[in-house]
Amino acid sequence: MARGAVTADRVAEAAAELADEVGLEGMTVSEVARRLGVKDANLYAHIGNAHELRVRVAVLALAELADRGAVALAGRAGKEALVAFADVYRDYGREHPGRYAAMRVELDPETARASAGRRHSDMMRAILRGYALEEPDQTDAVRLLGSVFHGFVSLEGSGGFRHHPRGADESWSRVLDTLDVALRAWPASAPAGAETSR
Amino acid sequence: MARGAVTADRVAEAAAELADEVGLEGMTVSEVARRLGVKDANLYAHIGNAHELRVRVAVLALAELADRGAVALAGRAGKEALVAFADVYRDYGREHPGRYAAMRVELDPETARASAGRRHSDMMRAILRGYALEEPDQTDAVRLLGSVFHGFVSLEGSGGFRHHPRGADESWSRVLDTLDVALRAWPASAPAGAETSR
DNA sequence: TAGAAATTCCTAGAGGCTCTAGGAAGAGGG
DNA sequence: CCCTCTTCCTAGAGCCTCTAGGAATTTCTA
Repeated sequence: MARGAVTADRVAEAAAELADEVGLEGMTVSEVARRLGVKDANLYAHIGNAHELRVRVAVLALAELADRGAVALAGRAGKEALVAFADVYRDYGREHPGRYAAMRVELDPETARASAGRRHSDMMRAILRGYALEEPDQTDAVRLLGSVFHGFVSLEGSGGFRHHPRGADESWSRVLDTLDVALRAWPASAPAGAETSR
Repeated sequence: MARGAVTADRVAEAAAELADEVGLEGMTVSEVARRLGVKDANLYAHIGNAHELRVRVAVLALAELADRGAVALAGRAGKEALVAFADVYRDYGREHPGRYAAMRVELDPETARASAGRRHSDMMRAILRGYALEEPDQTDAVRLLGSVFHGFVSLEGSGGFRHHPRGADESWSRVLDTLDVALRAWPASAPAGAETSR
């Protein structure tokens, strides 16, 4: 039981591992306590409550993923950077489904600011330096990247691509190709005089 | 208490409403029973278990969304169809966050086949008739559409766009513009002799 | 070095959720 | 009128969350 074995960080780490094994739904404070060889009541001294534990896993995952992204981006530019970064996202989602799911819990502004969320968008902006985009198009493009990455990983993870023989790897590759040409051919701000949609 | 007031469909409907109000996490069998004025034990005679209730909500949502999509697509083609359909997705996600989240639960193949999931991909393929795409590009494009729609709605829903002043509506509009040009300029199958990524 | 303070861990227990088992009470058919 | 089916109930076990209060151990401090 080793007194002092339980810290907030260690709890979050154990929770993240558990979440990856059994899914974010199955990640309970009780089970984390069990794995740490400690009574569940004790964990509430380190983490506020069950939701806060999920938030901690989210923060942890955000940071891990940002670290991997930074490595992938180092020394790369243009499409190469885009693909490397995208692959990091997808690989992380498949390797760590629980952590990945946790990243989608809503963070309060305070926590969000302290998290690695900003690093994520900064890295996407860095990728976009390979494509000539001014604000606000750059922000829109960041959101497009985020949507495609997250959407694909999420759909793939929930089995959405299993109903068709086409391999997910191939689709992913083509999606990134398309994203590359789309960013290069980013449409002009006010197309043809009128609102485009809505 | 009106004997016979509880059927599997009515339970799913009440569950969907509850999920929209309190989130999919907060949607419990107990609370649904409470709202139907019935003891929770009773509901287990209609639905197998809590997970099955979520599945029922997912199936319900898939069907509702497919219906709306069909309406949006009627009489439209090309980019107009793309935008109308995409808006249906986003609006549904904002109107019915609980139902929308439920759609991402993993369905067993049996349930998936019986669900409206197929209608969704068929409709996306219909949209793609406005763009010249053969298989397997068409499948890849369907997955791109799904990823962008779901990714954007999901990120917006979890507050991912609130850290920047740029309005989500504007970004959405530009994202769809970009998607339109991307589909039009869909890159050739084997670009420049070698593998593109991975 | 002994006492005080802080920290870590515990037991106990309330209250909620899931789900099973078994029983009562209407509703329709013979 | 009785039989059966269905709907609904109570009881209760097991797990989870979270609070309260107490014991043990480490660390500060005089």
